Amino acid sequence: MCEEDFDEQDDEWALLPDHHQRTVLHIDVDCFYAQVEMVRNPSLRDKPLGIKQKNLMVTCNYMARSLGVKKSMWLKEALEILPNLVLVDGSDLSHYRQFSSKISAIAQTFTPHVERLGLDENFIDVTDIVGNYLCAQNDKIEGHVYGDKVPNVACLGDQCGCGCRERLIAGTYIAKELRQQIHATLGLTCCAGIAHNKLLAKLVSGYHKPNQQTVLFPWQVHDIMNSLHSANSIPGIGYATSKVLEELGILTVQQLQNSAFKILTSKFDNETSQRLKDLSLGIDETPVKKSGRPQSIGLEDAFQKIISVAEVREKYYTLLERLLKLLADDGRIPSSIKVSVRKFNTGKMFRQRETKQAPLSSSLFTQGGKNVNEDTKCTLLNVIMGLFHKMVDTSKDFHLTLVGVGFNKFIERAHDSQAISNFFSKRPREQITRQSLDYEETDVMKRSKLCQASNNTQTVNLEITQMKSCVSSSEITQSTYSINDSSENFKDSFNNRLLFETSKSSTDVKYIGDKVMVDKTNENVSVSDTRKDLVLSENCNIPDKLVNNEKTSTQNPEKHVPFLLPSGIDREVFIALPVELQREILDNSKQNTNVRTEKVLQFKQVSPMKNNLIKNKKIDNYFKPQVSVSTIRPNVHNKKKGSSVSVEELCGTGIPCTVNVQEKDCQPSCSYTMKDSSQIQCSGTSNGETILNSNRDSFRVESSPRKSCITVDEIDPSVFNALPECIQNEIFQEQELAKQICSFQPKKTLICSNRKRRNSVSILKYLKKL
DNA sequence: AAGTGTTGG
DNA sequence: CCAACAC
Ligand SMILES: Nc1ccn([C@H]2C[C@H](O)[C@@H](COP(=O)(O)OP(=O)(O)OP(=O)(O)O)O2)c(=O)n1
Ligand SMILES: [Mg+2]
Repeated sequence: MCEEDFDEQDDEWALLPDHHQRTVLHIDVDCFYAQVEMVRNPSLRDKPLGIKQKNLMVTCNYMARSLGVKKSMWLKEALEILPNLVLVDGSDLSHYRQFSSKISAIAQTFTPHVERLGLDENFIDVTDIVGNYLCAQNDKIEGHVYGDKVPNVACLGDQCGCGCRERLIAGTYIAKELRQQIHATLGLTCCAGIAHNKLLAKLVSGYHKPNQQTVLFPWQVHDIMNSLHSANSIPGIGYATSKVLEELGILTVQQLQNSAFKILTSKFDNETSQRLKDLSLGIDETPVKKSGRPQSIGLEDAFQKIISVAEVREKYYTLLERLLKLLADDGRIPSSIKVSVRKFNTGKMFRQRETKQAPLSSSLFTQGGKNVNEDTKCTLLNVIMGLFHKMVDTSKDFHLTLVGVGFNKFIERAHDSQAISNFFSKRPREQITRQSLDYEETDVMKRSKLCQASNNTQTVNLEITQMKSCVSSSEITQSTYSINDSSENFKDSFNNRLLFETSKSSTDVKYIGDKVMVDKTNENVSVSDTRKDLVLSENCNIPDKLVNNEKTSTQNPEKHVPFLLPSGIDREVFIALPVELQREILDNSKQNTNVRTEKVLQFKQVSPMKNNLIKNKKIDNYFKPQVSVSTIRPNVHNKKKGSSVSVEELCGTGIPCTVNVQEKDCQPSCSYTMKDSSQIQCSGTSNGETILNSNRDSFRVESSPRKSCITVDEIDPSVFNALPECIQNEIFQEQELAKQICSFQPKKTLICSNRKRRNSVSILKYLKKL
C-alpha cells in the first residue's frame, strides 16, 4: 500500500488555484435509443422496452429499468429477468444520428461552444451568455442543487464570492430552457448538470435521473468527489488506468487525492500524474471544444465465427457499400482507410482488435461525384483485402469474430475550374452538394421570443413552450410531435433539410396544459386529438417544476439573446445557408475568437501508459504542444522577435512543426522544422507574397496584408447566396482565418494556403460590394 | 459485449 | 498505428 498517503508536503504537485470562471453544462439524454424509438412509435411508451444490437441489449427505457433490467445486459439475461420485454433492433443508427445532430443544433442556438460526446451527450460552455440570464435579487434555482432532498431549494449562502454562484444559477436557467426546447422540439427528455468545469458538470448531471437537472457549486466539490468510490468512477479513468492505479495501491478517489507525486510518476508520465490527481480533486481545466465534423466514419460487423476468405471478402464488401453511402452523405474525401479484425481468443479476450491503415488516392473519389463507380469500389475492396492479409495469415486456419472498415483523414472536396463558370449563374439548389449528413446538417431555430412568452404566462399547468416546427419530413409521419400540414413550410427542397424558421406561414405550436394549440399564420386552430401524449409523456417523471410551474417561469431571464445578423446578411439568405456557415456568421458577428475560450491547455488528457511505465524525463515532453491547434495561429504573431521556438502547426495546414520566427529588415522570416526534420524556410517580401521553400514539399504561401481581410458584409448577399455551398464555405474559412489574423497582429501576417484556399481568395475580389 | 467515435504516444 | 477511453 501507499505509505505516503497523507504526504502532501512534497511540493512537486503543481497546486493550482481552482478557478470557477466558467459555467459549463452537460446534458445527457435519458435512455437515448429507447426514447428515440418511443418517439418514433409512441405505442412503445407504456411498455418495458429494450434496444438490442446482436445479442446485446444496449439500453432500455426506464420502465424496463424499474423492473430490474439494466443497460448493457445480454439479451438472454434481460429476457430472463423480464420475459415480456419488448425489443427493438437498434442496429441502424441513422435515426439516432438524426436526433443527435438536432440536439446539438439546439444547444448551438445558445452558444457555439458545444462539444459532443457520443450521440447523446453535449458539453456546453455558457460562460459568455450567462450574463444574459443573471437575475437580480433572486436565489431561485432551477432544478436540484447537489445534495438536496427536493428541487428548487433556495441557494445556500455564497461561499466563494467570485460571482460563480450567480453564474451557476444563471446556468440552471439556461439548462432548463435548453431541456425544454429539446423536449418541445424533439420529444426527448434529458438530464443536465451545471458546474464550473466539464468533469463536474458531467458527474453532477447523473445525480437525478431521469429528466432532471442538478447544479453543483464550487464549495461542494469536495463532497461530490468524496462521494465517489472507486477511482474509475471518474470519467477519464478507465479500465487500464485503474488497473495500474491498483498496482500502486490506489483504489479509491480519496486515495488518489492523497497520493504522492512520486508514486504516480513511477507508472505515469508527469502530465498524466498531475491530470489524475487533478481529476480526483474535481479540477479540470480542459476547454469545451467545439465538435466539428467527424474525424472518421466507420462500420464494423461482429459475428460468431468466420473462417474463409470468401466470407471475409463478402463481409467487407457489404460494409464497404454501406460505408460509401455514409461517405457520400458526408461529402468529404477520405485520404486514408482503416481495416480492422478481431481474432477469436481461446482464453480471455485480451487484445481485442488489430487494425491496419493505408493511404488512399483522392482521385478514387473525385470522379464519379457522389456515387463512386464500380472500379473504385473494386479498388477499395482490394485495398481492404490487402490490409486484411497483413493481419491474418490465411494460409493457416483463422477464426474471426469481427471485421470493420473506416475512412479518415478527410479533405474537403476540391472545386475545379468548371466551377468558376457557375459561380455567377443561379444553379438549381438541388444540384448543390450537401456537405454532411450528420451533425453539421442541422437547423437553426429561433428562440428569442419563446422564453418571453413563458415569462408572461404563469397560470397554465404546463409551461408554455412555443416552437416552430422543426421535425424532419420523415419524422413528421411518425412523430407525435409532428404537425400535419407543415411539410410544405418546413421542408427545404434544397437538400431535404428542415429549417426551423422559414416563411411567414410557418406553424407555431403551443403546448398549454394538456392541450395543444396550433397557431398558423396568426390564426389559432386548436388540435385536440392525438396531442395529449405529445405534451409530456405520462411515463416519464416530470419533476423540476415542468409540471407545476407556479412562478418558476417568471424567474427566467428577461434578457435573451436574439440572433443578430451581421449587416449585409439578409435573413433569408442566412436561413438558406448551411448551418455551418450560419454558425460562422454568428461567430464572426460576435467577434469571438477561439483564443479567449480555448486557452492554453495546462493538462493533457489522461494518456494511456506504455508497458506500465511512462517516460517522464525525456526532453521531448517539454516540447509537446501546449495549446490547441486553434490557438496556434494567433500565437505565431505574438512570438517574440529573435529566436523563440515552440511547437506549432505549419500555418493552418494542421501539419505539426517547430516554428522559429525571426524578423529581418522588418520582414517576417521564419523557418519550420517538420516532424521528419525537413525544413521549410520562408521570408517575407514587400509585395505581400511569400513562397515557402521546403526540402520536402512545396507550399504556396501568401502573406496577407490587412486589406485582404474581407468580411462577409463586403460581399453582396445575393451573389454570395448564389455560390455553391462549398465555395461559400471556403470564403468563410478564408474570412475566419483573416479575422483571426487581423484581430491579432497585423504586423507580421502569414497566411499559408493550399490551392483551394487560393482560389477562394482570388474570387473574393469579384464578390465585393460595389 | 454492439457499434462508433476521439485522442495521445 | 494502436491503445485507451468514451457512449
Ligand atoms: N457502450 C455503449 C454505451 C452507449 N451506447 C448507446 C446506447 C445509449 O442509448 C446511448 C447513450 O448512452 P448512455 O450511456 O447515455 O445511456 P442511455 O442514454 O441509454 O441511458 P441513461 O438514461 O442512463 O443516460 O449510446 C452504446 O451503443 N454503447
Ligand atoms: Mg444518456
